[in-house]
Amino acid sequence: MARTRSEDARQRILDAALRRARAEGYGKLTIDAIAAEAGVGKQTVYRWWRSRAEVVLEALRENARTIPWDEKGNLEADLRAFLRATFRYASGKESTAPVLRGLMAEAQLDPAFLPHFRVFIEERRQILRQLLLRYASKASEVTVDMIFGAMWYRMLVGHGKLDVRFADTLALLAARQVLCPDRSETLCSKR
Amino acid sequence: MARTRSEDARQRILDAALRRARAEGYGKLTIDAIAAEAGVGKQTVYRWWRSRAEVVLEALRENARTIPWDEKGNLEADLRAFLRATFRYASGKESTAPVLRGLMAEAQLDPAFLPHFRVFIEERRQILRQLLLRYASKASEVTVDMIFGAMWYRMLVGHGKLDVRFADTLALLAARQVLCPDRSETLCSKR
Amino acid sequence: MARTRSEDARQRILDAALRRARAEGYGKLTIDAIAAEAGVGKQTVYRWWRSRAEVVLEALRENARTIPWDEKGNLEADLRAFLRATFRYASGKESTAPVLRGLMAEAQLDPAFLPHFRVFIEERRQILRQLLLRYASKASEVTVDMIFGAMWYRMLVGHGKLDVRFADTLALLAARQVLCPDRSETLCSKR
Amino acid sequence: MARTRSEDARQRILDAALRRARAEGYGKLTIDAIAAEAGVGKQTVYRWWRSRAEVVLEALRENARTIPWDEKGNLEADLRAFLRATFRYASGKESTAPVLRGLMAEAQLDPAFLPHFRVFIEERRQILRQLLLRYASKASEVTVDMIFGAMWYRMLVGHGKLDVRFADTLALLAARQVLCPDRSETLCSKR
DNA sequence: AGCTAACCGAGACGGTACGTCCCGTCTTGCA
DNA sequence: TGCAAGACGGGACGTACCGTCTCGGTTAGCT
Repeated sequence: MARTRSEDARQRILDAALRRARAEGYGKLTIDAIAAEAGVGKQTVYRWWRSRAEVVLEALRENARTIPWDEKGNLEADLRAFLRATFRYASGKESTAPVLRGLMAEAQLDPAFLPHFRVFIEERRQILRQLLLRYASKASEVTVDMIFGAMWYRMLVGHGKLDVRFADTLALLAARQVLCPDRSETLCSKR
Repeated sequence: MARTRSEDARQRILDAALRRARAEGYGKLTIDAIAAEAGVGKQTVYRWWRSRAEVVLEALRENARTIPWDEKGNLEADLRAFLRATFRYASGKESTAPVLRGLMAEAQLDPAFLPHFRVFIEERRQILRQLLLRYASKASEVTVDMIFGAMWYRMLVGHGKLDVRFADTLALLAARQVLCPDRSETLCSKR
Repeated sequence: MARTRSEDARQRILDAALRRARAEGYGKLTIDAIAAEAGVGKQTVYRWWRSRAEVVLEALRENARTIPWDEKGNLEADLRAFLRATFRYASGKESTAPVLRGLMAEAQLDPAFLPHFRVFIEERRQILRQLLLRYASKASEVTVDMIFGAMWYRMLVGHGKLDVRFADTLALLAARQVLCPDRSETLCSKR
Repeated sequence: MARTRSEDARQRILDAALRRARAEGYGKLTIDAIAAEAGVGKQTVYRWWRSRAEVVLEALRENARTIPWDEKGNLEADLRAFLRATFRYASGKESTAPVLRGLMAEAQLDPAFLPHFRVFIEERRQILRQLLLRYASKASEVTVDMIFGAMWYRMLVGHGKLDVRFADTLALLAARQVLCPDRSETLCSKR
């Protein structure tokens, strides 16, 4: 019965949010600035999103092209391709990594945002989980944690780059972990 | 010639900061509140620290008892002990995890804080690195990333607990990864 | 062309406006609230009136029963009756005074409303003017100003009540002023 | 012990408030604009005043030069002089009248402001009351209401000017009313 | 033993962003 | 096809904290 939501305003808000988050850093992003840049009243932002984090998350989702990678026929190669593509997406010239870091930060500071962020994270986990399942009878959640954990850890702490070398090493170690005979470690003694 | 720094004020500030960070969440922590709770002027906080994050980091360092763990004689067991102890520290009744999450968040939003936090992180990495070096001729940085990465990832996203089961699985997989013969994965074909 | 509903909506709007103005005070009255309470779209309010003030003014006019008073045969008595009736209207249980105060306020803040309000005021002046003309060859506009001025002044500032005593004193003084020989004051010397 | 209130900021706020109230009309005055023009944070305004009305009232008090008038030796002449001076103050080139009208309006819309405004009004009443007491054994509060009431009524409704003619007529009628023998009106019959 | 400079608690300051309220206009879909 | 419903762009509100500054009072440690 009432006027319907303006898809135009929605797009302008999402665009403005992502543009400014990339330009000035997520930390400097403000709702005021998003609304101003989108040419929108602040209320129109608050009507549909609860916080800058939710706006940016939705913008990112909208924006995120599915990352494609070639299937190579063995676990390590596939992982390598997947991680290379993923890292390229994060570190590319559109620099998504800083935005992701901002969202992860917000998820820590704003309890209301964490569940939304968790859903986003789970979507990515699912992709990796299915990749692993092609080669292992059952994928360990912990393996997923280790792969994505390593990626996020580097991205957040910044002690190492998300480059091809890291992708390849990660792929190698993860594959070795998955495919290794279960008790091989018992053969090893302390040096 | 001049009056010297008040050690008493310093302690009260650190205590107040950690107490309130634990009580109300790091996100709700403000310098005003720290100063008020410590019975201290705001200037006294700003005279010695640059931000709430630095106060809390120092408080955490002061507070952190070194985590001891028994040495078991093989990599997996040692890792298991180390991780169990670490998780117990984070998730224990003093709930340090939320504070750590807050600091990680701040490191993303405040570029000036990131280097300080990175030092803190590096200290922990060094401990784990040396543990690994007891069993492997050279420890892969990526293995460290995967272990701590998995831990932080779970802590930050909250999709799984930092419990004994997780510690044990992580230890198992990490050990397997380290000790597995290098090319074992080539034996595996796609399912 | 379905104007059938219009008159109904008009009445509901006027009723809602006056009801809420009396209930919560004119200052808290909003167009949104009027429309909601009337079960009407905001546009329907704006179609017929320019502001909340015009709605309330019209509601008041609609509502205002002509104040009757007995004619007594001399100026003071007539004034007394007129003022008693007027004050009773303003201060009565329906408490019109607060609404009148609100309209006077709006007339100060909204230049577009002032002319409308002035017409309303002039209507009341005309009644008093004609009362005076029954006893004086020509009624002084200033006398009207003094009588209604005193009333409004008390109503607005609230330093005294609009009670019977005030009505009577006002009637006495006004009558004295009107009927007094013109130069009587020259006989008086400073005390 | 703490930093003391800045007299400089206080003056800048009062000046800015009065300047803008006069320039753009009291109705268009905003706290934001006052703070901006004064070069002050909004909080500094709110720390010392509750609303724009209180700021403007204080500014007016600070600014109001005592209105002097010559004493003439009889009531009518004195009143004439007093009212002429008062009207000149209100209607003069600094146009205080619009500001006074704004304050009167605010007193109607903001219950918290009314008491403050009443004090201001009472101060003016006291001056007039004492003028009357020079010529009458006891000054009627109602006479004061009628004189100031007439002035405010004209100022607010704007149906007539606050000019010399009005001042003189008001003085004449008020004097007549005060000095007239009490029962003179009984001599008059209805026309 | 007294000076004096730096520190102390307190909190006012100029400022930014918040999230809310309401304005007056515009748009939709139902009756 | 007129109207209720309510989304829209906009502007001001009053609040919360930021990081800096000023205040009077308190100590140390050098003369």
